[in-house]
Amino acid sequence: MNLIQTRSVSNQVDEILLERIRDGTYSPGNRIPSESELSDEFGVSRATVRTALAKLAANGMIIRKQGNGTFVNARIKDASAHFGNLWDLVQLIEGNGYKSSIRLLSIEQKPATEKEALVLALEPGDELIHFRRLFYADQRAVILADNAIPAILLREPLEKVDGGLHIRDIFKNYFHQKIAFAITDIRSAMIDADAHTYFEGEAGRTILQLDVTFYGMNNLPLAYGVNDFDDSILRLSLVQAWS
Amino acid sequence: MNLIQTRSVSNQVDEILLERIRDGTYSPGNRIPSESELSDEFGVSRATVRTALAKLAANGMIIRKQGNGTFVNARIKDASAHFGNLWDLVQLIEGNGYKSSIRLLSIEQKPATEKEALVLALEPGDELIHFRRLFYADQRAVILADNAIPAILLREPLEKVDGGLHIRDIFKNYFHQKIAFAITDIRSAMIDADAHTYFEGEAGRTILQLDVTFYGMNNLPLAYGVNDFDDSILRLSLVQAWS
DNA sequence: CAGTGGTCTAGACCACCTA
DNA sequence: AGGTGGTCTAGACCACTGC
Repeated sequence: MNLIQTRSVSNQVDEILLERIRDGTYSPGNRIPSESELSDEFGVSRATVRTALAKLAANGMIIRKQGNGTFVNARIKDASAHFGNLWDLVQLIEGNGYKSSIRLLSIEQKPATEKEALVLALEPGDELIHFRRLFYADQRAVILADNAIPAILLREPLEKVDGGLHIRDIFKNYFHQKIAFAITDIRSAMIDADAHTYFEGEAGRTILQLDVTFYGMNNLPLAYGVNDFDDSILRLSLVQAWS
Repeated sequence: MNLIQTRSVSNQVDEILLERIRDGTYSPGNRIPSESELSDEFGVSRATVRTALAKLAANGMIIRKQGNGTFVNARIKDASAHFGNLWDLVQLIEGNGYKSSIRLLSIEQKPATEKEALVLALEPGDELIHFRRLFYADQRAVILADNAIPAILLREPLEKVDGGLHIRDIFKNYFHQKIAFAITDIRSAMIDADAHTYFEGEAGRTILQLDVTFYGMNNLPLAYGVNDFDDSILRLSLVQAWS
């Protein structure tokens, strides 16, 4: 378990700029100081400032115009997520303007189904640990999440596991693994009986289903998650910066 | 109309590396040459090589391990899209292993509905040009796309417009506008009568609906598109690099 | 310990936009 | 013409990994 390491300078610059956009110091549609001015102000090189600005631009927070300047995106509030935080469900809920909370439904150990074994490169019957969680937007259930992790990867006693954590931290703390990338299938589906016991609303409606497979640094699958997403309440809207 | 400009050096490096990954020179799961070796080989600075590698890493093509090396992602073929090309429908179809083709259904001028006027910041009744197109995967219709653009933005005769182009090029060539960013809503829906006349399969099934709003450099909306997406045929699966 | 990727600097030149 | 962002260089030091 590592200590928190000091953030990089460009990350700190990024956070300061983000804060200024949020608090209105840099206001929507208006120009922010030039790269040279920012590098002077912070006492860092222009390259470092550019690293920070590139991250903000990738997330759609700012718009850069060669020969003219850098401007705050005035429409960013129309979106609930961007491509950097798509699978941070808490941020997704709060981006929709709700207060988020999580209820841990269960942590269970079960043998893998055939599909799970296929996805996770295991034999059917190998033991999996399932984290079933319910995400709320202002007291209203909106996402039903089921994440399955091979029991063989567990490095700490199952009792110690805090199911309320972000999946990244669950892996770091209890499995001593680092996630390298994730592949997600986005599908439409009819709401099933299981989700319907938790979600409000009529029975026959459609939902989004986000199937996520997490992979480690060695290209091997670490976890498989199925997320039922009530898109009648929660908008999944993404900002994409244009190349 | 600008001439094609010479690509940047880092872009050329990026393309060479991508080509080597595709043709197997750098094979899945294996290590590629270090940054210093690449900068020596191409005769460019290490920073330039890093720019190219950063793009490949963001798209999930490679995995970088500090203190160890850079490796080709062995699972990339499981995904049909990444966060850089999500709205390139042609690439999405081909990423699923199909041959893609586009049929232009109609180009029509119509007054804006109330919803369209709201999204595009117009008055209801203002004239819109609708491009209705059908995307095929191996002769099978999979995406029904309807893009609406305010007629007032058109700078060339409507007859000249080639509806088969990418939306980016339609804007550049006929509207003299540059897209700065896009906001997309992903929703589930029942297949409607209109889409069902084009898509094969049963009537009662669900589809994905991708509602895209394109914005210009001045933060004003340029176009609004509704894409009905047959996810029973076409998988929408994304690679996401982990931070 | 040697080699890798991660960060940062100081400076240069270019392409582009506005005036 | 002057200022902006876009690209590139040559060099430095650091953090991390595997041997």
